[in-house]
Amino acid sequence: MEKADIGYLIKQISDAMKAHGDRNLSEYDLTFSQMRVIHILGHHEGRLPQKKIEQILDVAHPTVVGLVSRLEEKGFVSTETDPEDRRYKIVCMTEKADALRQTLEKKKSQQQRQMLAGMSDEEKKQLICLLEKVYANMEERSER
Amino acid sequence: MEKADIGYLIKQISDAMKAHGDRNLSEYDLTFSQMRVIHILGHHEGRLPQKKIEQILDVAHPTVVGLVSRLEEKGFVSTETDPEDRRYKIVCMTEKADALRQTLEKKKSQQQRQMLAGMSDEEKKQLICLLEKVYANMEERSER
DNA sequence: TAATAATATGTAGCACGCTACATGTAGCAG
DNA sequence: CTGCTACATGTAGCGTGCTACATATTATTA
Repeated sequence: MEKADIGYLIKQISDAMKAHGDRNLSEYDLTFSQMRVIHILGHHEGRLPQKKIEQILDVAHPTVVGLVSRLEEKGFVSTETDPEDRRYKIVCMTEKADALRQTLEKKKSQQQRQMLAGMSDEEKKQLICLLEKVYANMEERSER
Repeated sequence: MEKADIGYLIKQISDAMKAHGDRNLSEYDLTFSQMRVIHILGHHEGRLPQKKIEQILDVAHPTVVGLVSRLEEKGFVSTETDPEDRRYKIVCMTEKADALRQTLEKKKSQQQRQMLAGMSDEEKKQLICLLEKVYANMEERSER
């Protein structure tokens, strides 16, 4: 084993989380990232312009194009053009996605629980605090 | 901003790290992941069977096939068949890669330093410890 | 109003993860 | 030796991230 490198450690956790999530969601024909879109929509009355999703996910816009297309193909989402400003594409949760909301929330908190198993509340707080510092440090010289 | 979700936080740090690394290494025609292969080779006398790289990186074997192919195309690495066991493909650092070793190490520690800026040694230790716990928790039910 | 700039989305093409399947080599049982 | 198993590697194809470029719509400005 190489010496503990925080960067690779974080990457490995991130990869494992995605794998874990994908496996966990495969029975619903969803992926970890697609689930996140559904989750966000669920917290915004089920509709958001694609641009807003992009900002909340903090990913580049072509990534969102792909996520939304796949969700739409599978019927989890429908889209319409904003009549007020025809540049905006409004993404709307369908019944099919709405019906899964509770299940997905449960899966999500379940994964969170497993990830943090065996930690005191104090440690969890510490971890979040430290990760936020790291995130702030990474963002500094990035300015997308 | 949504409530702090450790999972997404980790993912965002991981993505930012990759982006940061890729940008930082683009002048050498290398990526974050490719650099990691060079780094590992550098710590093993410059030659390792592909299988070993796969285990150290902890990724699936087709991922390594891709990384090594691209490194070979760019001349950072050469490959030969192990005469003892013709199943093994030995990956060897070239002069070109060896010449970059010090520079890459510097870049690496520089990124590490930026990521952990403003933290006490105590906090760094805490962070590593907590992340290792999380990693162990994720690995539990995975068993690749 | 006509030209320009800004904004949201789309497309092309790449890197790098993955799974599933295919191939080549080695080792072992009969 | 033959056939089976194990193991390392390769290929195909997909999801999700990215950049760079293209298009459509709106806003601004000359």
